Amino acid sequence: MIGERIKSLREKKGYSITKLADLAGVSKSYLSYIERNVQNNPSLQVLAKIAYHLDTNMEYLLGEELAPKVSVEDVLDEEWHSILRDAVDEGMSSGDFRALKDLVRSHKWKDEGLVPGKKKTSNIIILHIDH
Amino acid sequence: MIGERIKSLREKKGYSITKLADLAGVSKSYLSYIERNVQNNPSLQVLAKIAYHLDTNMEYLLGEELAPKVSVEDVLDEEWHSILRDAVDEGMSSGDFRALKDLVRSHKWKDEGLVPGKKKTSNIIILHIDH
DNA sequence: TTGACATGTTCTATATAAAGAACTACACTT
DNA sequence: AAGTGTAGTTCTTTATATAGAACATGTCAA
Repeated sequence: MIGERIKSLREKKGYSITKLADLAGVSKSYLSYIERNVQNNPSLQVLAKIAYHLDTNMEYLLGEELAPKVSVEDVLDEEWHSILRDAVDEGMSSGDFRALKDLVRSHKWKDEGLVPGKKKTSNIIILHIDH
Repeated sequence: MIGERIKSLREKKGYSITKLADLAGVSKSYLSYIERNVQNNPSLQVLAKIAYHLDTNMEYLLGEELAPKVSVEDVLDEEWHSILRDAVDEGMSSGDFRALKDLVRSHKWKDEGLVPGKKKTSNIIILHIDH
């Protein structure tokens, strides 16, 4: 059910109900109701705001209940989303990232056979950056 | 917008507003409002019922407004998304990216005062990468 | 202990989603 | 034309989603 998913993600991020409610701009009482499925018919806008601040999307929150899902978001796991958002916040431009990405590719990152969903730690060693 | 998608699918199926409203169990007045975006914040249950009787799913109806208002897309523009998707396809791990990102930050990227939405090209020069 | 601060809950009030008319306009009949 | 039917819209009301308290409970420091 949707309530459990929200609660689980919220706790995983270390947010209290109050914190998430403030971030998402919904009342904490309502969020409490939703998590316990006391009220299980939120509007799109409410659900979207909650999903955003949990670094996820509505499809995930809805689960299989209502929406068969085949979206690009499925490819980009949640960690990517949150990392990328941080990077943007920190002022990284798309050009910067593209340059780094191309570089990575040129060094045959793919050789290691990364499978979707599998995570690995970095093996980058950068000797110098100048700008 | 969601209204246009519903209307388009409805007409493609040859349904009148009244017909679809009856099938889906919502009032035709409300359906009319939704199609014209007079009211654009329906509940999950209403949207699910409409989607079902249009042989589609909520995802499609939501389209790129998967997260209306404060969506990921507002912060991470389209270019970011496509770049990131490419990177993942190419086998770049989140750990790799995180390392690059931290590096960028340590080099005071932010100093240049990037404002949200503004784009700039890369000024990275990487002398060497080893792995 | 005390009290100040978090946590999540349950009240009650209000805003708004949604229903159920009545209404307009158009197309066919006869 | 006058009637009949069906389309979609705009009224007005009702239901309920959501907000904003007040409330309870726990924790931790002074």
